[in-house]
Amino acid sequence: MNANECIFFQLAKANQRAARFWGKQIEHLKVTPVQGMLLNFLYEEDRVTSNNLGERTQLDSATLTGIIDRLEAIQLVERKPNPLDRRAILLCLTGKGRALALRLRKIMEQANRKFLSSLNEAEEDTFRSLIRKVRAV
Amino acid sequence: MNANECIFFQLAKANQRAARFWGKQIEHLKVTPVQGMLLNFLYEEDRVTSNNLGERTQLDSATLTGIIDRLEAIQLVERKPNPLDRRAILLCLTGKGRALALRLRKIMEQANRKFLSSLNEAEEDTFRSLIRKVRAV
DNA sequence: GCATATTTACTTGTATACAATTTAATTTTA
DNA sequence: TAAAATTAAATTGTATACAAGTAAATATGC
Repeated sequence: MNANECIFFQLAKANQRAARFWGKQIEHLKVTPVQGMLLNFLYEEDRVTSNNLGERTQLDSATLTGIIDRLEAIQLVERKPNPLDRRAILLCLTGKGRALALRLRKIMEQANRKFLSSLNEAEEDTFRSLIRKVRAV
Repeated sequence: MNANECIFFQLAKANQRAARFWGKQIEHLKVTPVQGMLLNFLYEEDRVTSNNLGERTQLDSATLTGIIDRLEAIQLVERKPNPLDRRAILLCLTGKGRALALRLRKIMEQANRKFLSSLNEAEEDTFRSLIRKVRAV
């Protein structure tokens, strides 16, 4: 088996292309691909703990801390204290963050279509279904 | 569209699982997933320039420099001068590096099967073919 | 031949990823 | 209720990734 055919290599490179593509679609909004994705998750539900967001995005706490730091620095996200548990924090979108997240959601939908434009509808369904299957432990 | 259904997110997480899986299969050999993949490429052809290896592995020169530095530090790879062009280097597996690469190739084959064991043969073919399609610009 | 352009690898700075540890706060248990 | 265990988030150190820029060597055009 050639390294080139290795599924780990293929998935790494498919993801490389996907991340670059998504990044290009949103670079004018001055956020990175991961930041853009995370803002989308926060748009669906914010005022959540770092743990909660980490589970939903499957980012570990070290990675998440850094991403939130940077989003906080550009005033898209705020860390607020949780009055019920002083260990925990509440991650909140700022007004600016929420407005940006809304734009990101619209771009995301188009970007998904464009990125998969070489697949027909049936192929896209199959692809998504196979990815789900492979992702499930 | 939920962030969860976004193809960029799905591919990032599929790759995350793949890299972790591959990493577990080779961690006893004390190389990282990327290092293990790169050694496989060098096994197929070494005495090549950084450019050549970068094209084959689709790693940019900054990333590659770091990876080679670390593989050189543990004596799996050597940088040799190219007598025909003093700008260029020749990346070579050491004896130890070649022996390790051979073990990696065997593990790679099993690991591919295990990782895709939830797919039947037809599904695997389809999956590989769709990834190729999506990777092709 | 020599000035200019190009090429090769490397460097720098920033952003994910992740294992392992740390700190502070809360919960459990004896 | 005080000690021990657990939990939440952050920190540290290492390893990819990538854009932008640098230095040295080679190639090109005149």
